[in-house]
Amino acid sequence: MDSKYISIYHEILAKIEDGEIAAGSKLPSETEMIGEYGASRDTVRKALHLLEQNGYIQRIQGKGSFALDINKLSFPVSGLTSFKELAQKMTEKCRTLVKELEKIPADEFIREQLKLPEQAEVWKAVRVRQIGGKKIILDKDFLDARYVPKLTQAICEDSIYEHLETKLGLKIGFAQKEVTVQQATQEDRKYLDFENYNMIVVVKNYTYLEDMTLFQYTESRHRPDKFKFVGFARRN
Amino acid sequence: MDSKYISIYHEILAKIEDGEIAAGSKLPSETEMIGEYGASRDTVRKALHLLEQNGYIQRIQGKGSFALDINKLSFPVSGLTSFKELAQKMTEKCRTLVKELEKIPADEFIREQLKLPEQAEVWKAVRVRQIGGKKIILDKDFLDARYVPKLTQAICEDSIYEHLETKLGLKIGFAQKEVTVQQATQEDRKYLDFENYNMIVVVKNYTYLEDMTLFQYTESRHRPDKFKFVGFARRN
DNA sequence: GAGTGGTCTAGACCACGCC
DNA sequence: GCGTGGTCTAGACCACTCG
Repeated sequence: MDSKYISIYHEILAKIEDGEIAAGSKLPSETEMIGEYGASRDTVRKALHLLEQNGYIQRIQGKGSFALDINKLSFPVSGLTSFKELAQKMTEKCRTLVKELEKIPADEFIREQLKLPEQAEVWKAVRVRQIGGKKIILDKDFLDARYVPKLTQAICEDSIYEHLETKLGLKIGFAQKEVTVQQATQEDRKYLDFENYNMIVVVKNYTYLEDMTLFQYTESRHRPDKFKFVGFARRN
Repeated sequence: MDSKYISIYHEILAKIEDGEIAAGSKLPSETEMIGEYGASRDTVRKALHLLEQNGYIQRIQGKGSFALDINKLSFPVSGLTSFKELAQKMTEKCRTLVKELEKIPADEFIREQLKLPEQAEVWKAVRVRQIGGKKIILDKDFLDARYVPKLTQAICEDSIYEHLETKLGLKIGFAQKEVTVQQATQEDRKYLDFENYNMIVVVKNYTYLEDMTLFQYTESRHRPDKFKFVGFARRN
């Protein structure tokens, strides 16, 4: 039940991804699309604007809209994508190993991250992501138990996000992320195939609901040689 | 000579940054803003939509628009900001040291990065960014000489971007970025205050003009302990 | 039911690129 | 001059929240 401009967005995006509209080639003009999709100019423009924001097309006044080279995917810190959604696009085999899963009283560090009062409870999940047979990423999740009353091993092996959105009906709004490089800990070495590296890439993630409630803190710890972030940016 | 909705965007943004609209508090409704700014609803909505995209406000259907906590700045890989613009917002003292500056024939690596033909020429600039007295970042810039005929030491010490935009009238459209962690090289150790780290954070940047011409490749090499990237992401 | 944001439409005029 | 995208307007209806 997408809105009209979202449908048009997906239709055009599919044509770009399938190569029906080649990279660098010109898209139909707005006037043509009005007829093609039976929509008003504003509706067509909303779809095109979305494509531009997401780095799929470039619009040039007086000339037209042109398809850009699609970003070959990597780890998109820029977006808000779950590991499961990512894994589905990857060719290599991925597995998720649940190492810890329990509901615990939030310690001081977690209370600070999630801005929780004393005696608040959180679900803690520690998971190892295995890619191509190697244990590469250590995910530590902390979820406010007021919003997520129950987690199971099966949910953690599949996708926490999917469970939150489809089963619990939570609406995820946005996330703040922070990437740093730190000294690896004993825990990193214990859970990951770490080889001889002494540093680790830490992606901290604060997830908010649509109503601006902070409900999840995640630390995603990546082996440095396997970390790669690809982004797209527009001027101003 | 900004458009109306950009002006409204800046006006509201200023109120949020000044704290006139506190984090978490409600903004005036669209209907009120129509009167306040003397604009149509659509124009007001364009401004609000921009604020939402950039992580300054959250809009909730049926309730209103609310100011978010402003991201304390760090190194924004997500945006397209020059070091000079960044430095102006920082409290610590910054300096730029130009180590190399010359027009050279592009070698194979650079030709591949910038998709240049043989015998093409590029301007190469190697700069060290000093923050709080320490040499932290090594910037290696390569610019297509067809678009940038002349670079001087003074320009490199100030801001290459500013020169391109104001003096040469080049219109920067977008950039593709890639962040990885690699083994540090001899060059890194030579130019930076590297202490005992053996890895370095590499931010590769491909800058395109508005007409989709790729004209600049930059490698920004950061000491791992000083690297920090902060991002904002919306679901879908 | 009143107030809010979300979608869609139709029409006008402007700025830019190109021949 | 024509076709393109960029801005602005006015009005309609829908979906959601809250009292």
